[in-house]
Amino acid sequence: MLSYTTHELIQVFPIFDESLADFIIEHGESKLFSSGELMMRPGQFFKYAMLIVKGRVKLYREGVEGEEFFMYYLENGDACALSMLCMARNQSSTIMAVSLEETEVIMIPIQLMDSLMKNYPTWYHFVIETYRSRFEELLTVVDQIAFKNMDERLEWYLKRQTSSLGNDLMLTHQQIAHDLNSSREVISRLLKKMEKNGQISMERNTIHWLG
Amino acid sequence: MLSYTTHELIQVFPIFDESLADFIIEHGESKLFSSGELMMRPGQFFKYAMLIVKGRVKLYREGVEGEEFFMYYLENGDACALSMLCMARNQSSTIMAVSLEETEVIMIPIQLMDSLMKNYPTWYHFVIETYRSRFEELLTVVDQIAFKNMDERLEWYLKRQTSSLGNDLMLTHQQIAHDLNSSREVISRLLKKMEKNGQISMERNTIHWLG
DNA sequence: TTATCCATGTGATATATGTCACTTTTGTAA
DNA sequence: TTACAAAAGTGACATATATCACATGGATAA
Repeated sequence: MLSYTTHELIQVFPIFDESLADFIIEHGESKLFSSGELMMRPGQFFKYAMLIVKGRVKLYREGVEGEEFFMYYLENGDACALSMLCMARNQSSTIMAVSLEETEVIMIPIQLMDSLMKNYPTWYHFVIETYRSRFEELLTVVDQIAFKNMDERLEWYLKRQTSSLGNDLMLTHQQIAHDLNSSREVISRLLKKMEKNGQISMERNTIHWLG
Repeated sequence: MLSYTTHELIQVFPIFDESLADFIIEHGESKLFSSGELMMRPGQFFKYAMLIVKGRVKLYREGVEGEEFFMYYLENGDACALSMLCMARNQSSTIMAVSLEETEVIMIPIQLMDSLMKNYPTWYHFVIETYRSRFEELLTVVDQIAFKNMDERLEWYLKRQTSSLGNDLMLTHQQIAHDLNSSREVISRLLKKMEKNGQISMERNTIHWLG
């Protein structure tokens, strides 16, 4: 039993109708993750579908030797497609999710999915839309690494960050290098070029996007 | 109205129950694609979910400058996740699907999806499994291009091909280079190395995998 | 057989990116 | 203030891959 009102829930998830919102309020569980907490770990088995009510979650892929690769953020109104797909078990590398802020999550037990799907058409539309948007996002990620050089990828990366975090990005070059699976020196040099071109300005720990 | 029997359909799609198979036989449409035909093109809007009954379809991503990048094959018993997600619209680059053999497809009008989803639980399970497997496949593709060098990617590529096409691969070095968005010379050199290592043997137009 | 086409082989070189070693700058804590 | 740690700058070099130019070799058609 959640402490949201029907109306509050619908504001965050506009696609829900009232009966669905009520069902989720009655059967969902609430969980709070503090900033920096590991929300999904390698080899985890999902018992819940997770909906983000508030906050921000970073999803990234980890390589066998500990390399990182940023995939996308989840924000309020999003659901974790992976949790809904019940992706189980450990593979050679695996998805990690970390909260970047204090993050409020609704957890829906996986055994309720059948009944939700059957009885609430708006739930089904929500699920489809979740998959669709993540799949599309993953395709654009593939495009970038398959077809683009590091300078273009960096530019695209910064744009994505600004659309989610605003124009003043509190990021070190090292962090960016991790997210792109590159090295700090390379990123520093490319950023310097972008600064010369007037696309960004830089301070310690911060990059200002001059869109 | 399709010409399959309930039993035939269930053999190809074992997850279906009888009532679902009957529904699909009654409302589905059949289509035959000849080898090499373009099945999905840039900017296409889907009016049907597509199920592969027989044959083989190659899905690949196309870059803005005509680069190609192989993603995965669909075979009998598979469904096209993209068609089910009703992915619409043209973006900067887009998914292409080409039949590699004569391919038999069942097309289910998109407006039936709601009712299928509501009334046939095994359809819902089928859809989820389709998304899950394609999502997972796409993640392994991301891993490869994000973390691996060309020699490892080539090896992985050949293994995937053999698991789908058998140990004798009718491929030119040029085709492989396209699929990996690399160049023929690079692929030739790496293949030569693999031949020296005893992993493969080569003939004109053919590579034998010595697993 | 000869001519031609395509697949493949190969060396030289270009380029992007990664790596190493070191310096400089900046913010913060003692 | 000084001292220190983290962030950022920089040049030299290493490596993977791309590109170019051309050679070879096998299949096919005339």
